[in-house]
Amino acid sequence: MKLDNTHQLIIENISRFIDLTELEKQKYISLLTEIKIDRKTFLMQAGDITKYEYFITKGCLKVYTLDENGTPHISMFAVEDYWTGDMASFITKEPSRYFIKATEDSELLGISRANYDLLFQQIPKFERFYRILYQRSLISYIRRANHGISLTAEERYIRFKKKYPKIVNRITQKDLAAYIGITPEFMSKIITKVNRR
Amino acid sequence: MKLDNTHQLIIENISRFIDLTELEKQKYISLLTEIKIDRKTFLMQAGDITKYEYFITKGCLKVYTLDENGTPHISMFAVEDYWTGDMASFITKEPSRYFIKATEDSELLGISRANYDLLFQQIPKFERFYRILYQRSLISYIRRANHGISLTAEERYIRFKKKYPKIVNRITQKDLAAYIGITPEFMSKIITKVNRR
DNA sequence: GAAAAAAAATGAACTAGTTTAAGATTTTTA
DNA sequence: TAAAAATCTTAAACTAGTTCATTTTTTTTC
Repeated sequence: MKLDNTHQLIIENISRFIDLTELEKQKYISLLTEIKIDRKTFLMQAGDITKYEYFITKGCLKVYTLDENGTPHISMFAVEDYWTGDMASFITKEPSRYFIKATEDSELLGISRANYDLLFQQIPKFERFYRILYQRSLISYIRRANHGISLTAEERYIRFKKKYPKIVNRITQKDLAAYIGITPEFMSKIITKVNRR
Repeated sequence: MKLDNTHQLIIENISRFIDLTELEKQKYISLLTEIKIDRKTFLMQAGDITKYEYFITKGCLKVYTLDENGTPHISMFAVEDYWTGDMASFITKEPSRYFIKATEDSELLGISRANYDLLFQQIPKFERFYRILYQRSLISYIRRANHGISLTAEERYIRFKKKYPKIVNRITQKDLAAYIGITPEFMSKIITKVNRR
């Protein structure tokens, strides 16, 4: 049986780390939920108990918290071929502190908590997939945590641009500022300064 | 067969997430290397290719990088019952950018890369253990990354003290500053200010 | 247990990043 | 396609955190 493009992408993503039989692929796909979401609408909001972990097949979303002043702090931008969600809430089933909002019309595949647990029972190989996926995410978050406390805002901007050249062009400067951890005004100054060179 | 205290601790740590038979415990323990290290000595240095992932059974270590000015930035403090190492170098087999130094005489159990790979072949259940371990680490690093860019140094200090009350008393103010991401001078000011209240 | 070394405290001058405010430009919506 | 809304730019005054220099206190070493 031939896979459609949407499922093709997620299967390729998984096949980078583990090998699946045709049967396992079908079984896995049957556990997924297809989700379409318009630009500027929420996939989830703070206070929700996270129902899904998501894989993005099309579009772009931002994952963020609001602090006590109402200032947003963006944790990640998720585009095609990325996984996202709020793992803490997904695992503990406690209310999330995160918002996830589409910055473009987007299409996602979601796996519910019940199906996630089922997946490990039915295809234990997925423990390995997630072990490797989380391991790699961990490496990049450890780096991000270190950069946040050791680099200047300008250095963080330059690295972001180098690491995610395609994402820079898809997001507003304001959102970039909320990711870098500075005000939009200072972001504007940095960009002017860096591009002047 | 009765386990000694050292192995007892690591088996209890693992048993929080997966169940092991006596045979599996013995098998696992046979893959570990016991390491003792004196205060102020290095477990590894930048440029090394990381040989092991470590579990601490006694003592305290700091994991840090040095920036181009020679300023240290501490990524984590590892004490009893913690796992540490440089995952990026361990996985990619590329030279590490981290130093790991004991701040107290310490005892560790190390698993080599070869044995780590062997472990998954011989006891596939360990994929699940590491999946859960990494998942939990990921949750706390995502939080740390967000705090680094959204909280003031004083707020980060207060949270560290609340989250790790035992560790605060085992480390120098200078090392705490390198973890929080500020100068020792400013750390001193914050502590004076917070304790005055 | 004295001397040396490291850590901590304090203060003054500085800089990276914030705040507030107002105008210019771009994007969205009807 | 015009009006409204959002984003971006610029600038002046401000604050969190740095730097550098000196002294005091604590820890380490012999």
